[in-house]
Amino acid sequence: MGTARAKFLDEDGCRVRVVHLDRVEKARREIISERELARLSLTFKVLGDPNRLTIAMALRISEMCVCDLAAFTGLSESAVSHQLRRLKDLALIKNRRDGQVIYYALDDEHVAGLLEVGLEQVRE
Amino acid sequence: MGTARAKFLDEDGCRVRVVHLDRVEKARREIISERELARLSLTFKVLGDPNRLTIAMALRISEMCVCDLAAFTGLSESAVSHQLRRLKDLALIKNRRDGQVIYYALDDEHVAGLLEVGLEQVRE
DNA sequence: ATAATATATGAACATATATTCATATAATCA
DNA sequence: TGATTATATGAATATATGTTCATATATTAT
Repeated sequence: MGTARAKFLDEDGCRVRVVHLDRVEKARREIISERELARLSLTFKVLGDPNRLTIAMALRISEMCVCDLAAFTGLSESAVSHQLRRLKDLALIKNRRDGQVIYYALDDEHVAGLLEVGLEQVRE
Repeated sequence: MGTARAKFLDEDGCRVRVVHLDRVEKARREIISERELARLSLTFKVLGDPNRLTIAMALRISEMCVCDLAAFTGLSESAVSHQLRRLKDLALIKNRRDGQVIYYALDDEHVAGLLEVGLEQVRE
């Protein structure tokens, strides 16, 4: 039971082969919303670039400005600025201006927590 | 103090402008290893694709085979198989064979935890 | 005002990557 | 054994993406 292939119509009206229709339907009921999934994948994607992750890791240690981060990463200041924007678009970092200098920091403890849990996973 | 721009040589011997040399050097001392950073960014990157994340989220709910995941995601079985390999390369998922069917599941609780913490971040 | 400094941004290019298609492998069934 | 089913994989293509370069904006100093 459950292991025999069945034919059924999926949500787009296409005929699709399935072994475990019960599992697929359970997953359909329990999956997170399309919107949350898009946002979450974007969050992971943004942290998935080595240079952006290096920037995030640096900000975990200390608030920094663009040229600090450029010196730290070895990237150009322009490249850092572009990457900071992507981190900011997803609210992973925040900034404050002090005169000409703009200081960047992790947005909140959730972000630091995500990096921390990621590190645990990588360290096994 | 610390706010005046200074010239200094970075690790590659290039002259780089820096405002907060102290912060850059502190970050250099406290940053995680190159190897861990590479592994972590790869982990985030792999979860950063909407289709792979959908697969991971489905596996959080139930063990599934390739054609189940194809039906669930709307991707071809080939595309799912390619994506499963990427998830497996990073030890985010594991599999077991039962006859012709290969069942995929999240590798361990660390992975589920990472997805959970990511969701919290996205939900604010 | 003018110059200098810090950061941001648009376009372009070079690289990375996800899917498709064809084919290969592996297991079961007749 | 030969046929069928489930999954894997290599090559190719189309798209996405990160950096560079040139330029724009914003703040401070002279």
